[in-house]
Amino acid sequence: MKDLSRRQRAILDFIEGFLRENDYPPTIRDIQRELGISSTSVVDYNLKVLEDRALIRRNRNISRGIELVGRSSGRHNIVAIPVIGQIAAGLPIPVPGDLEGSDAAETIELSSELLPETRDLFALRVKGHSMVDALINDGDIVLLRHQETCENGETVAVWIKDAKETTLKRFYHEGERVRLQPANVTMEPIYTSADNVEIQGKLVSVVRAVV
Amino acid sequence: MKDLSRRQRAILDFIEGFLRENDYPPTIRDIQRELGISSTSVVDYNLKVLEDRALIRRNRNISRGIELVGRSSGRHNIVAIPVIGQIAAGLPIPVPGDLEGSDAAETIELSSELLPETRDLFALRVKGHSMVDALINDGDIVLLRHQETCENGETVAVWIKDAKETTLKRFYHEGERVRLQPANVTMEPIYTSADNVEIQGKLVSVVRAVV
DNA sequence: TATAGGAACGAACACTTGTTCGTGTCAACC
DNA sequence: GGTTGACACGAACAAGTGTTCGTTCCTATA
Repeated sequence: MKDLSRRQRAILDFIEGFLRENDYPPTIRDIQRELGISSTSVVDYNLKVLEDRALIRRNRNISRGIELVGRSSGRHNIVAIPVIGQIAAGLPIPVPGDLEGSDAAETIELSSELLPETRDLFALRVKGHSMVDALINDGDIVLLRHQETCENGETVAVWIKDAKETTLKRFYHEGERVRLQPANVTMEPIYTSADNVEIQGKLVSVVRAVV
Repeated sequence: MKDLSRRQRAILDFIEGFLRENDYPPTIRDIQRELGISSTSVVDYNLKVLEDRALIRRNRNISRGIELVGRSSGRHNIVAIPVIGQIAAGLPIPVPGDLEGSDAAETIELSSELLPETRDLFALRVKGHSMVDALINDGDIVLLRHQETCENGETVAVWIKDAKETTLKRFYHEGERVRLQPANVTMEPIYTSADNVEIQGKLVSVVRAVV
């Protein structure tokens, strides 16, 4: 493929910069003015070249119809996950449905490739050291997938009704009762009846900022 | 503040969706057509209300001059960090300058709020369990900030020349030699001469997908 | 009942912006 | 020298698009 002329490269750069500044694309005359070109048809000519090279896309018959290819409409594959509270801090977690549209005070955003699943996710800030043997420490953010059942041995956030608190533990069904096993050898497991617990979600990911 | 009318909310939603699809904002007539409004002036009227409420910004006298406030020009505060290799696998890490513009095979993207620092970052995939005591496990991704010196006690990725491998350890200057201290007290530190090591970067964050 | 103001209407108007067309320059090539 | 193709020019045109204005409908309130 032949190289772009200096003018074509300048146009491409300008469009890119303009889009960064303005949230809407430039007009042909914007480009003309910026680059000191004497005619709009020259801009049109060069835009046609750029379009042939598949570097931009043009929507005919509409104003400001220039799009840069590659940066497909802004966000990559970013998922925004609401941080809806702390865990091991005592408050029940609102069910995700409640907060779909809500402007959670805080959200974290990361590539969907890092996640096995992108739906029904929410995040909690970890308080305390009860999961330190599961490589989860105080201050970490855990990402959870909302679900109400789980397999034995999965790490889940559990709402314990009589204690009125949420905690992150490995979960084991043991007949009538359940065992909630901390991932910290210095801590004892919690035994309680199956109907005293409510599974809130399953651990999906951990994010830690090292201070 | 009074609530938005149904129509105003619909307009806002439409603009948002349009922007997601198209990379350029809708015209007044796009909105009119979509919502089945009989006059452009009605749209204008409601856009004025939205502008007063500071929910959108309008650039007068230019086509498609509607901007949504809040989502300042596309990407939020996402930083893209190249994943440039594995750690504890033996290969030296190319200096970040080398790959600024390169299309690294893989990048991870996350909110800058999760990071104390957003410049000079790179990421490595952790191989093996040697850092399990620093709450870092096989398969985790560690985010590092490129730097060639460090304070005593900081966790850094170190290239050990004679062993030809990179490892993640706490770093202590001790006169002529350096001490590389694993996080686990039961593991012995590595002592070596200061000129046998090259600091690659300092640990900034850890991201783990739980399988 | 009378009045005021929010919301909507329809149409005309004027500015913005993409498109087209005839022309000109210049270097490469037969 | 003549031809061709890439690139540029300028001007006029047509379509896209924001703005304005007089009017109507409706509800709340005095």
